[in-house]
Amino acid sequence: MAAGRSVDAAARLRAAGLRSTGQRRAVLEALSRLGHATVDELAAEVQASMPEVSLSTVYRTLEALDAVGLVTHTHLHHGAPTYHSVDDEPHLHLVCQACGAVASESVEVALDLATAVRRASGFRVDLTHLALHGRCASCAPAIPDDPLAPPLHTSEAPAAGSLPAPPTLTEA
Amino acid sequence: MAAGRSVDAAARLRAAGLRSTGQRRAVLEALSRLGHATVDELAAEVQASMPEVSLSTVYRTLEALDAVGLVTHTHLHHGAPTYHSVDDEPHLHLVCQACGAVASESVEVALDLATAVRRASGFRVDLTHLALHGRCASCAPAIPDDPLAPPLHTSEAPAAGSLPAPPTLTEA
DNA sequence: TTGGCTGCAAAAATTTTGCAGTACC
DNA sequence: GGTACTGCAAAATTTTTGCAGCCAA
Repeated sequence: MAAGRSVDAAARLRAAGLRSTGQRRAVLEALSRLGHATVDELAAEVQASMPEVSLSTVYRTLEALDAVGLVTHTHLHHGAPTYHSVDDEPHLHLVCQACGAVASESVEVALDLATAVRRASGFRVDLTHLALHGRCASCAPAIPDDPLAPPLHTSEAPAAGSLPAPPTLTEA
Repeated sequence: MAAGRSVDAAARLRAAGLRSTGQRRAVLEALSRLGHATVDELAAEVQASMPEVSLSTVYRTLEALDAVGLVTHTHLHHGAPTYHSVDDEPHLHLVCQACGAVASESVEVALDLATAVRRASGFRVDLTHLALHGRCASCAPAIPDDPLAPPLHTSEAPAAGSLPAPPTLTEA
């Protein structure tokens, strides 16, 4: 499923003075199999076939792979960053703030934005894994489509007392 | 400084069955004074004048204010979400992955993107506090401006050994 | 060989919760 | 007066580190 535009991981690692180890390859494969995943998910996937791989190794591996550019990460949900395989088709994420669903969208839709920002301030946007927050079609109430419209969650405030934590589905 | 388009916080809270307390007002004021801040920064700012306000209160307050739409949050850096006052001029953030600097940009530059996404999938983007990651002008090396170009941090991999954690300036 | 990498376990940092008292409506 | 909110302290999580042995190159 994920054999997009392969990159020679080993070579890239070596070029940076790092090494290509079994664990690193395992993490890379797990990620490309999963498409995108959090540290936990990734650790679980790797440990399915290599139980001794420790969580700290996954953390350190991801950090290294990220530094070398073999993976990227975005912040889809609160605390935990979500990692992506560079080997994967570049895409951006649409994160629904209401139901938590994560959908993908072609990066092309944001090409103009990148250009505009570049022109306006010289900043170069990394679109490969941009995350857009908002409301998915099914959660969007019949409100005008003004993207600047204040908080989308205004009228359905919590009943009272404990504030309901928004559901947290993470499947794409 | 930050008396943009005011919102009646008390009213909005009450409308949701919540209450307007001194602590909540303090958090709101601190946030509007700071523009945007993490939980820690906010707690510090609040505690400067109200030392007894506990960190857990800040967490719970932010959660409540967010649910009611009086504040929003984005994920500028790794773990900690950054909160924003709705009272503030809407803007998006340009986060440099190299030096960590955070700059602001007018939301207008992304209006078309919102429309395109809306059209493509029915998803309504909340642009008010979008975060774009990439390279600021001073950190962008002389590379072609292809926003799809693989990882921007490819050739300057860590010397070896411990991977240098990117600096973490958070001033806008 | 050499020095980067890994596993294990402990330490640190970050968030969340339980409760009894307090304050807002 | 009823009930949401707060502070404090403890509990639960999530990440980071120290080290001795292991393994790519």
